[in-house]
Amino acid sequence: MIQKPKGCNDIYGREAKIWKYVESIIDATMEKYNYNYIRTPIFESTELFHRGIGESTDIVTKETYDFVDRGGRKMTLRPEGTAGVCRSYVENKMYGDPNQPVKVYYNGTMYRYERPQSGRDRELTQFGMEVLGSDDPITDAEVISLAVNIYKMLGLKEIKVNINSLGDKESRDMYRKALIDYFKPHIDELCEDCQERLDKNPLRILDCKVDADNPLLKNAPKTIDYLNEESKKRFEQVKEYLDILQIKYEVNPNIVRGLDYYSHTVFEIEAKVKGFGANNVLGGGGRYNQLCSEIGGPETACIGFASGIGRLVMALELEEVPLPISYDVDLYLMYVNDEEKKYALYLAQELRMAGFVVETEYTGRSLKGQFKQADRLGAKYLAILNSEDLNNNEVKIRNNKTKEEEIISLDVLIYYLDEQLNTGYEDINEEMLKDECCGGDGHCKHGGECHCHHDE
RNA sequence: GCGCCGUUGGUGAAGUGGUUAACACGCUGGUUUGUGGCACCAGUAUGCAAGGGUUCGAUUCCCUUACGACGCCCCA
Repeated sequence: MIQKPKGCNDIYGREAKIWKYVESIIDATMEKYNYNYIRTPIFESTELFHRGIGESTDIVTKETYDFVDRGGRKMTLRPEGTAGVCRSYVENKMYGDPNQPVKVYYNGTMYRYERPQSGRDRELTQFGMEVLGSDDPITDAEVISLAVNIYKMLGLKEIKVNINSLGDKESRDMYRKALIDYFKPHIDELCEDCQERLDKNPLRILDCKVDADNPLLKNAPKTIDYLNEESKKRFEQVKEYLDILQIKYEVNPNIVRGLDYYSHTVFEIEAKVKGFGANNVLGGGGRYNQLCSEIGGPETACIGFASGIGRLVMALELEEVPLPISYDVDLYLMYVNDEEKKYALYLAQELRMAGFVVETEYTGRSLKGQFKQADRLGAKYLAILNSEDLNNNEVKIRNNKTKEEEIISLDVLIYYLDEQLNTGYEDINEEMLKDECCGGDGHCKHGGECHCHHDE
C-alpha cells in the first residue's frame, strides 16, 4: 500500500471542519487589524534560508527539505514564513510604498525534516503576520495582542504569554559573553547536552530540561540586566502598551528563540492545557531588524509572529472549546423507483440553489437503509418521494425530530422548508447562547438564574 | 541524528510455532409486497505492515525496511 510521507497528515472529516473554522477566524481578525493576506512560494532558493536564518544552528544544515531542480538550481521547501515575506518585501520594493509599515499575514504549509513527535510534523501549517517598516514599540504590542486576540476569538482560555527582550546586537553579544563566562567555571555541573551548548548556543542552556532545577540556572545572568539604556527603555514601552491593551504576560528571561535574526522583543504563547505533549508552544515571534538587510534589502525594522494551526486545533479539542461547526443537512431526499430518482436529482439541485443543504441517495439503499442514512447525516427533514404524490404535484415531508409527516405541494416546498428550518436554527442559537451564558460558576451574566448545563 | 514502544478486517480489538484467526460494533440482506432505528437469522479478512531468515511448518521467534506513538537533540 502506498503510504503518506512520514510526518505528514491527511486532514478530513470533523478535523477539516475545525481547520476551516479556525482559518475563518484568523482571516476575519487579521482583516480587522488591516493586515493584508500575502502568498509567497512554498519553495525558495536555498540561499534565502541560509542567509536569513543564519548558518549557526542545525536548522539549515540538516532540517530543511532541499532539492536541486531540473535546471540545477538549489531549492528549499520553506521551513517558515518570515524569510519569504521579507524576500517579497525587498524584491517587490514594498519599502518604497509610502504606506508604511507594511502589514501582512499568511497561512500556509511549511516543511521541516525532523523526527515527528507530539505536536511536531514534517509538514505543518502555520499562519503568521509581519509588520515591516516600523521600529515603534507600538507595533510590538499590536502583534502580540493580535496573536492573543486570535486565540481568544477562538475561545481558548488557557494561554500564557511569555515575553523577553534580547536587546540590540550590542546588548545581545555582551549577554552571550557574560553567560559563557558565568557557566564556564561550572561546566562539570551541567548535563552533557549543556556542556556542548556552552559554546554553540549558550542561551539555550537556560531552557534545558535536565538542568531546569539547577540553582546555577536560576542565578544566571538575565538578558534584561545586559540591555543598554535604549533597549531597556524600549522594552518598558512595549510592556506599557501591553498593559494598556490589557494583555496579560510574564517576563520570562528564558525565552531566547533559536534564530540569529531576533533582537529586542521576543515572545512565545503557551497552551496550558492538560494532555499537550512536550511541544506546548502554540506560537511565537519577535523583532528582526536585520533580516531584510541581510538578504539584500534596505535596513528595515520588522516584527512578526507565527503559529501552528495543528497545535491550535489540538488545543481547542483538548480544552473542549465549543465550536460552531455544523454537520447536519437540512433535507434528505429519499426515493425507490427510477422515476422518483430522476425527480430527486432535479429537486436536490433546485433546493440547493435555493440555499438549503440537501442530500440524496447515491448507493441504491433500500428504503430502510435510506432512513438509517438520513439519521447518520443528521437530516433535519426527509422528503419521501412517491410517484403517486409526485403525479399530484406533491411530496411527503417528514420532520425527522418529531416524526410528523405532511404532504406539501411542490409549488410551496421552498417556502415551507424556509419557514420550518428558520425556526429550527433559532432553537440551535438559543441553546448555544445558554451554554455560554455563564462561565461555569452558575452565575449568569444576563442576570437571573442560570439554566446552563455543565458537565461538572 | 539518538532512544523507547507499537503495526491483526470498515472500526475497537482478542489470540496462537501447526487443519476453519475469538468477540464486539458497523455494514448488507431477510423475517416486514414502500416507512427504518427494537428483536431474531444470515452474510461480511485468500489474511495478521513489507521483505528476508530460523523451522518440517510462522501471524506468532530473529533481522532489515516502512509507517505510527512518545521522548531527546534541535526548534524557525
